[in-house]
Amino acid sequence: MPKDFESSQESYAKEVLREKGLKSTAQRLAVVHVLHTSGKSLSVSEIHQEVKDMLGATGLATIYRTLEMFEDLGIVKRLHFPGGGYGYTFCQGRHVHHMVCVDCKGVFDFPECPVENFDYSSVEKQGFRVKDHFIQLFGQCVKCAEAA
Amino acid sequence: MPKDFESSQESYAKEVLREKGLKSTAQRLAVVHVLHTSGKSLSVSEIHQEVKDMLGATGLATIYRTLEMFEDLGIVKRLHFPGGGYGYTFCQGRHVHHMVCVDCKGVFDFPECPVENFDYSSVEKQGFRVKDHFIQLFGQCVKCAEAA
DNA sequence: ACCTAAATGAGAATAATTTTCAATTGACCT
DNA sequence: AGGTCAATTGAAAATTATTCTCATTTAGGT
Repeated sequence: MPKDFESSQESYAKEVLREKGLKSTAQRLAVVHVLHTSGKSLSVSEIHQEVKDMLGATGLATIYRTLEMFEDLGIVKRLHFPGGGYGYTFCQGRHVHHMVCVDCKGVFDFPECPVENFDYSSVEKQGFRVKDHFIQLFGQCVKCAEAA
Repeated sequence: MPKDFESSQESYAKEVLREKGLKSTAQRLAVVHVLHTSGKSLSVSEIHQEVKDMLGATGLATIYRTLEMFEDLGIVKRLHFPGGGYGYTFCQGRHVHHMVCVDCKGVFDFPECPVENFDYSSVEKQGFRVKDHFIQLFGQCVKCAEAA
């Protein structure tokens, strides 16, 4: 019988790490766990705190290093908030956009891409070649709307 | 005859400030000037440097305070770059999106809104009420494409 | 079980941002 | 044009965020 149950999100991260010759450390897997179970965007220090709750003493630098690496690998995505400040959310390498509740910072996936079929001719006329895009929707989730 | 010529961007900022009972100081107008003439997104310290070039000694805190205020007033917009880091661009209260050249950080306006007529029903089904959005396109401008 | 490169932790170092407060200045009112 | 006063500024200190260094630990292949 299996010795240990792991989420598909953790397996996914392990696989990506292995492909790149990087190690699946307890700290890295804890970051994945914390992010994918939280349902909301977490700041670096929130992630640090939760990883410490799981593993005990953990260096903050490790959290920074892990998040930067995960962002490059497409495992997590960095979201920015209107007032300034940012947080991370798990995205598992998919091209997803997110709705962020401005009250609770809850993150909701938004898999259809609003600009997928958009006609860029007006900007391409200026010679600009579009290569990527960043989209975030802001609003209020049900819970926060009811609480208000 | 007019003693002093000012851009429509500066008049606009003055007007917004006056409406809110805020003062049009030399520092604030210099920030507007620097941003709207630069054609690209500028970091806080770049803005600080250019304002110092115009006015002489200027506190960095003033630049931070001004940019935060201008962002709230919709006079400027904060753009975020893929690697982390951000910059400001002038937007004169309009709802515009921007294309950012990842090489030179040049900013190009993009007045049509790609999500204007987008069907949010899939996210609204989850109870999420969309109130605002943030869109940025990344790519390469003509100059940088030719230089490459 | 060993080996080795990769990763970590702890703290120092650096960078970014905010706060404090006395001095200055812009806008309004004669 | 000058006076008044709240808003704003500059400078430095304080705080917060991020990166770096390096000795120690650890994952993953043999």
